Amino acid sequence: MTDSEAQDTAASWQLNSVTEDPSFLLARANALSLGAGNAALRPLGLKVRSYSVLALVCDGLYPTQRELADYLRLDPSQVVSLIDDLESRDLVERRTDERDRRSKVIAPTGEGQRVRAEARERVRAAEEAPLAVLSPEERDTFSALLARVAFPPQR
Amino acid sequence: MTDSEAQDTAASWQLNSVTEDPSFLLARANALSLGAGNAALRPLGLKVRSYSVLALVCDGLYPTQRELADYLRLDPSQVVSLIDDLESRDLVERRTDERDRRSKVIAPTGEGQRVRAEARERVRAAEEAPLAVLSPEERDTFSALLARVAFPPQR
DNA sequence: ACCATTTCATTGAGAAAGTCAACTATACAC
DNA sequence: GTGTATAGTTGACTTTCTCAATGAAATGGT
Repeated sequence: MTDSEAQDTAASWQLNSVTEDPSFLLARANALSLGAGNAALRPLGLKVRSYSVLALVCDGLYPTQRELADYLRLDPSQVVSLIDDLESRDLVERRTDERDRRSKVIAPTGEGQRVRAEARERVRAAEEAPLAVLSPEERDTFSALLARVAFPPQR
Repeated sequence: MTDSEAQDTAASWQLNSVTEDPSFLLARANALSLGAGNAALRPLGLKVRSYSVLALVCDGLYPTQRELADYLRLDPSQVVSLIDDLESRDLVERRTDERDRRSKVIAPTGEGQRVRAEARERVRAAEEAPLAVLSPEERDTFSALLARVAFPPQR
């Protein structure tokens, strides 16, 4: 079977029960987007995960590691690894929070800001592909709805 | 910090650059949906992955492992494990494809169909939660757009 | 009919990611 | 002050991902 035939098979399968399942669609769309994003960031030595951390840190929020873990739904130990990696490359730095000396506030370095700016452009370009199938208006609608699903009002 | 304060922090952060990033939103929405789905399926000894396989197999498509791998974007070796697991529980069975004896067609057992029906209901119920924030019309719109993103026309 | 190439399922190795239980230092409530 | 709770860290362990290699079977060219 050639690649295009495999594609045809997948396409013809769109008439099945799984394809109507939003959670399955979400997983697949995420896989596409994650793949494109990681590929785009590879030259910078980043992945979507580490980029998300870097971007949050560069937003002037000075988050603690705990806040990063909550926001990104990561185990605190994963945040340790991510920050270790970014800090070892001098993209961010840990600063003990003087108001609560248990926690560490993460601050971007100048280099971190620079890398983040480049990463942002690469990610933006990479996102075009998966979302290119939607018109600009559809894309806005989709993003708005998605944001509400991703951040339910409360729970 | 209490849980609700952490929630507040996350909520207040919605004014940052990452939150506008569709790929990040997709990742987060997927994490929510995956968590809910896996929790709902745990009593049946399934996960969202294995359920996706079982559901496809029960759709009367008689897919080969290769087709499952393509469709679910999995490495063929992962499909081996998934089918091993389902087959060991007599939910599906491998049948050598007589038209191409290299490949194996996966067929559901009666028990597989039964478990799948129950799993479908559980997944449906679990999906309500993440999507409950949308009105029925919004939900339809969202699903339709998501389906196009997840299955781009061709590439 | 033969040979080279390709594909499918499988195995196994190694990397990456997720989960969980301790532990230290610090903060907070009483 | 003392007990309890939290932030970060470490380490163990499991799961998942990614890749290379292999045997069996199909395909195409000559």
